[in-house]
Amino acid sequence: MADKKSDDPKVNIFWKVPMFEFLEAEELDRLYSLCSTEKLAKGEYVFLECDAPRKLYVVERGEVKLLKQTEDGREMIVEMAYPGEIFGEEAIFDGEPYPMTAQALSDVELLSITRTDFFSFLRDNPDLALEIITELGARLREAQNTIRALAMERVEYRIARTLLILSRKVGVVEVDGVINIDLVLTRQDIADMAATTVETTIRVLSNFKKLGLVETEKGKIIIRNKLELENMVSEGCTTL
Amino acid sequence: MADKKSDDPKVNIFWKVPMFEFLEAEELDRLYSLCSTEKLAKGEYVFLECDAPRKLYVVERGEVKLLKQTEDGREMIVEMAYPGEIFGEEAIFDGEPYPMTAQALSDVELLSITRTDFFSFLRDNPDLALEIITELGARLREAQNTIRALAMERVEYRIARTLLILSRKVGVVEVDGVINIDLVLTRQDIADMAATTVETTIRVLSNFKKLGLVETEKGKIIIRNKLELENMVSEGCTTL
DNA sequence: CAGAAGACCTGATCGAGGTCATACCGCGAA
DNA sequence: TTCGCGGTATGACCTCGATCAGGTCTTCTG
Repeated sequence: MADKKSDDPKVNIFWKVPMFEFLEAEELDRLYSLCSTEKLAKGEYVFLECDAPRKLYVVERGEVKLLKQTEDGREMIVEMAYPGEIFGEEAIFDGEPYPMTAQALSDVELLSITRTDFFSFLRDNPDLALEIITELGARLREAQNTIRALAMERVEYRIARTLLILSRKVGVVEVDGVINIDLVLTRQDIADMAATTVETTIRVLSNFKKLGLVETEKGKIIIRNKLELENMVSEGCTTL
Repeated sequence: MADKKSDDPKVNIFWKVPMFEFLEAEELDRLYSLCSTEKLAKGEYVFLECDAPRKLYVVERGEVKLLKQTEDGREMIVEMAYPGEIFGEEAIFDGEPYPMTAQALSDVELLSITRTDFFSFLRDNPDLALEIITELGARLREAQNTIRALAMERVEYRIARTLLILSRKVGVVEVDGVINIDLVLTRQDIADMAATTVETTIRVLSNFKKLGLVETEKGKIIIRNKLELENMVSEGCTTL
């Protein structure tokens, strides 16, 4: 694959996007030329729910949380986006307003591409379209798993599931098999992901700690016993 | 559009599939030639959760419910598919096992196409791929709305939302503005869609009846005051 | 027609988890 | 060094909706 490497080092972020993996260097270059770079500080908003669809984003550095809110201020994190992941695609693909708010969880660098540019690129790269269909199928599947979890599983299960999703996405496996979630998350963030409250999250997490399933250290969470957590969730046939 | 009409009357079902709307007659014919027809009686299963992905389905007649189950037998209807709608696409598009079970809610006729046939057709019709991306974006959006509803809204809201989704999908508007949900659904079905129990559904529905929002007649539900129901749900910016 | 099975309905009870109040700790700013 | 603030922690209480335990009404079948 080294032969595909672009001259421009900034294009390299695209390598981490599974969706773009198979594109040739010249295609990546062209795609990159259509993009602009955006830097946001922690807490800033990329877009708000109901905004008109403008751009598709790729996370280059940092983390972005995608959330929905109620009038009374409660929020729920629908998804998290990490380097190499895209977000804002629902709005770009179907042309309706963004279905949720995107907020920088840390200082972030983003690549963005407009709807029209992306679609014209897509027309020239039909294989990319198939790739996107696969990706969207996978996201739909995960969303449906979330629906099932919310509808039928108890909080501990949902929190266990949240931890496992985090470990899969940003987990660093240490020598002794434990998984380090390399990200400073508050209990509130985890609560918002698992659709519960801080208090409950704290209680469940300290319970998990007592059972030796997890550990916390300086705000970071360490998963000690992934297998046991997985037993709790057992998402139908999928491995999660 | 009449010029596109195929000689084969059976192809006509494809007209009702938004995704296929813009295909030319010869393309529709070719697509139809790749399909086989399946008839199932009420209650039969099209596929089960965890089955290997075989086919993509289009509903020709009848209704299909897509559900997820727990070990203890409770089920949750993730989606309903009506004539002109496709289902089973997550598995076909990403190649993983079906994420849920599909069961005929009435006697049904289905058109089915294998994964390989569909993908080869897709390669020859790149515009269809864009269409599918749009559709998947919309589904993802709806799934996320469901997630929000489950995470943050009370049962009445979820039931109201369920009624509105049904009215949008299978509702027949009568002269006096009331909407007839032209489908025999049990309270259990509605409960499974709103992720609650029969008892609660019954209580909420009789409450809605008292408030003059809905009416029931021979198992069918009539929506008397759509506006008031919509006020309850107010799904962010979307019209639902 | 009797009887059974399934859908619909209602009241009583219970429990998971949300809410509220309070307290502690670490840290940066004044 | 003290103040304030944000995150963490824990106990007391309460509410929503699930669960259980009865009904009735309708439809289907022998």
